[in-house]
Amino acid sequence: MYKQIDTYVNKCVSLTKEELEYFHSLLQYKKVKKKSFLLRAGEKCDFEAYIITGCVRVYYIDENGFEVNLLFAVEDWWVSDLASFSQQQSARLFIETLEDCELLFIDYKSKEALFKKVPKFERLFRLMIQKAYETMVDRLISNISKSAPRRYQEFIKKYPTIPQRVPQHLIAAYLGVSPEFLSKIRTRLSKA
Amino acid sequence: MYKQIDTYVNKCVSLTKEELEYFHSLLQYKKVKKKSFLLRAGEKCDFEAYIITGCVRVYYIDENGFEVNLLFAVEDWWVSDLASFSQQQSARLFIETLEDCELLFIDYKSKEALFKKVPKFERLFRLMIQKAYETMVDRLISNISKSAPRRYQEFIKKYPTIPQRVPQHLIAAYLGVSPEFLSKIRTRLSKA
DNA sequence: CTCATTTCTTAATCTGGTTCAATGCTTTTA
DNA sequence: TAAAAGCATTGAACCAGATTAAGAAATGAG
Repeated sequence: MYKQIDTYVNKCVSLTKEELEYFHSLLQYKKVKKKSFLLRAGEKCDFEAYIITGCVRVYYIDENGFEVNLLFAVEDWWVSDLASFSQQQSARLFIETLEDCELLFIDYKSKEALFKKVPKFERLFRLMIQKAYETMVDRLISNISKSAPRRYQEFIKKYPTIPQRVPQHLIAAYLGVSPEFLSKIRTRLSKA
Repeated sequence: MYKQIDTYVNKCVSLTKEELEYFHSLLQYKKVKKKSFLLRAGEKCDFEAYIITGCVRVYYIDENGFEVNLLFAVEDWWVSDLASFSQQQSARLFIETLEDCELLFIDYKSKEALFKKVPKFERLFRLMIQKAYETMVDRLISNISKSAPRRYQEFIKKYPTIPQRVPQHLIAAYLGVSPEFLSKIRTRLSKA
């Protein structure tokens, strides 16, 4: 059950058996059915969740009622509304399972306790968020300076497994185009 | 000279006099003239720089040769190409002063030494990047789901001092619109 | 197996924003 | 203090992508 997350953690920091066991003791295991919400905007987000199996999307509903997908997360990723989690304020994001999932949750208090007891985890989470930040920068650049067909091609190159697991209109809502246009892009590309 | 950065640091973590002095010993003070490059794409970025006074822009040149501004940084901000800095690889970003600046630099080795000797700084930098991440998420959402006039209005609301310090076409390249269109937006808004 | 729902496609029309080109206005620089 | 360079504005033509509408295909629940 913890084998996968241990491998993940081990890539960044090296831990003793005791530290690892303490870490495990703070995690809560849950199975969650497809199409469930881990979080809705307005609630307080008191978790970061590590995905053992399954697929999840994190999205935002804009002022016109459109969904914007921020992230498709699969095995070995973390999901949360970090702004809500870390400042203990109400969430702006929705987190919804797209498949049946197995997850490990850690709550705010436990995370702080973990940092206090094993400061190496502070480093782990710093590196995690640093990577997320860089991904976000790439995506902003991509959105500002590349055409939709380009963005789609880069998406399937970067996340080749996602299109098989996630409906196309959700990918459109990730790329920031209408589902109709994504459909056009695909037929265009398949002809060329 | 260190008063400002100490105030900054103190907002997140509390340090003893010795820790603070050690921190200072790792910083390098520099004055830099307007229109200088702190970093060019292709170089290795071996610094994070804290701005005491002045204004800096961080930008990217896309495949069509267009500049995309990622950040205008002023007093009390940090700038770096984090991907380059933390993975010691060559930079994709340019960092250019827009005004004469006073800066404090820290290099990679010093930062790692600092983390080792005073782990509290790991927390500080985690919180810093977490904030930068959230800002980036906001900007992506904004870019995907809001019109250019909207984005401009939010920009001047969020950074009211920037338009007085930075030429308009650079703001256009931050918002992701052409300078001509930003000009049109402005005349439209001033009439309404 | 069947009806309902969700998903995907195609086509016509419309619009926000780009591109190109011309003009006047400020800053630099020599 | 002039000449040059950079900056902002305006208008016309154009295009990427949105919107609307309708039907086809796939998936799922009873």
